[in-house]
Amino acid sequence: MHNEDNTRENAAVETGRNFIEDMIASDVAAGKMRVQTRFPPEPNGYLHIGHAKAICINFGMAEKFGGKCNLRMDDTNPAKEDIEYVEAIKRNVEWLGFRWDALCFASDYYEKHYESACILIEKGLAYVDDQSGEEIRATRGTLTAPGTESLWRNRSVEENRVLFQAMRAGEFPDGSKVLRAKIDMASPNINMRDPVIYRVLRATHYRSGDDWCIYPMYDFAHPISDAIEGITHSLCTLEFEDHRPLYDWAVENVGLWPDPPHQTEFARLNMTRTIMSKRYLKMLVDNGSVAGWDDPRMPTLSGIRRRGFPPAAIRRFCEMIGVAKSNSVVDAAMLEYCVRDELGAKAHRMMAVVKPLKVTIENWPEGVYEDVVLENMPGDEAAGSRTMRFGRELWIEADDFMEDPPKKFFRLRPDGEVRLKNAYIIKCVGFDVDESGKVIGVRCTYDPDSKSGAEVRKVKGTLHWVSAADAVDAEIRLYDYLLLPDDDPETAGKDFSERMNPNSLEVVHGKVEPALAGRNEGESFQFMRIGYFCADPDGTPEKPVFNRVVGLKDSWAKQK
RNA sequence: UGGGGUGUAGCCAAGCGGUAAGGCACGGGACUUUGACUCCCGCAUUCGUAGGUUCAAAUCCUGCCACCCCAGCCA
Repeated sequence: MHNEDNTRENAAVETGRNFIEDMIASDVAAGKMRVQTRFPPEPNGYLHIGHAKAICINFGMAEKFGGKCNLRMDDTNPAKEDIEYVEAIKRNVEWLGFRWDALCFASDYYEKHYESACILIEKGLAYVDDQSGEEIRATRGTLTAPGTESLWRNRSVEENRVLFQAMRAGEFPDGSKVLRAKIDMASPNINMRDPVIYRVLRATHYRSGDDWCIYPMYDFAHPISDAIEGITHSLCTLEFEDHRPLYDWAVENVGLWPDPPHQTEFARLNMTRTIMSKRYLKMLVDNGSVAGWDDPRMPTLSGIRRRGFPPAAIRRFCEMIGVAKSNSVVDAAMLEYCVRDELGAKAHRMMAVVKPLKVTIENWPEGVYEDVVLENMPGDEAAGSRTMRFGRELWIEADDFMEDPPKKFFRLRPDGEVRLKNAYIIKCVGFDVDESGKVIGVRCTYDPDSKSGAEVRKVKGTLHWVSAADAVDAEIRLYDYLLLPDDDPETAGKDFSERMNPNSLEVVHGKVEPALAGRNEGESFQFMRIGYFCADPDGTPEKPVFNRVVGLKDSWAKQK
């Protein structure tokens, strides 16, 4: 019996792996003494949930193998980068719960990049090209036709040395010269057709200022930076697969590192109804479609955090989706599951009414109140409790009353009974409508013997409620996805800009129990049966604001 | 039409020659003072496709098909 259980458990542990973990494990088994990874974003925008996958993989692998992981800013393009993004990235990584061993900047390696390029020149493996950008493009060839060699390809080492120094010294205008790796203009891999590795660019870098007027390209800076940091496993996304031969070429030919890094690629994260492109996200911010990078609708880590997704849920999600090489689109329901699961165990249960409907208890005297105890976590006394006054006038959810309900409606109906959570069973004895026929109030009586905890008859439905005397007005923001459903025949396959969901935000004015007033930003609660909500920093103690994190499963809603 | 990748259920994803893990979603049931949670049960005779090798193929071989990435002085 015990043996069997153990065997099954061990088997489960064995299968919890992915190909990258297997690879590192076998590297370690083969004698590699060190595991060093890095997460290398360019600080040109905010990180999103897709980056969380890369963060979890890079930091996670280091953690699993007792190795180290650096946070490196891949800042080799001064035109796009900013310190604002650096700070946001640091906050996001910390928020996810990871600690970097070193905070690095590609810009700190500029001198070493330069020296590495000089080595290539001395070896006759790099040359200064005088062609214009257009000429370079035109002579690169096409997918099917080889490129043609530049007239400047066979300059002498001396000439290249002098010219490259002059480039650095600022003797040439932007775009007039580049340094190219001398590889093979006929290579079937376009990345190997003498790629540009340095360009002249006069832009003030957010860190190095105007120290440099030449900047290394990603294809050169990245492998060299990895090698400088002693990275053992350079884990990146699939689109860099074609660049790997160049990566290896650079490290090998500069030749300074006996134990060079190796690149391994995995599929980037895509998710249904979600935009996963810095370019589009930046567009949404710039054109005012959202309030900013941290708008709770945004899939950015800052947005997700503000929405109320707990970092542990993101980490769990990244575990759950696995690591592989096939392009895939993960169902956002999986993320929501992780969020619900995490919050279900941690978020206090609170009463709030999103769309209020007045209930009057006709056999309860006016001006009389009774304290009702509400547990923070039913079944867990240690989590504490608070009270709210039960009185003659209460608010319930407008959707919880139906004048003429279908068969399986368990909530309030004319002549029907329900329990008010933690309070009494009430019976509907009438309701009032306005001129348009809309229900504006429900009249009930309560059963004095049915106080919560009492052994009386069971009723099918239990409603959440807020007493009119204690209710605090709150602004409640109900968020939906930024994009229309993927299977919408109207917009399927279209560009993001044509798939924007016009109803991604609904603001309603609800009533919440007093314990919810003045809550701290970031705290999440379960509003009974409605969903999880997070206190937003926009709120005040008098008028709190809550963002819906995710809804609860609702089998009744599904029936309808 | 060049090169590099990938195809296992509605969606992720294990599997690496011995007879299709797991999760999400979905359906059914139990429980319930949240129609939540939890707990049971069900959910691929078949692995893009057509052949071949083998006692045995998702796994090996061959052909074909589909999808993704690459022609920035972006990363």
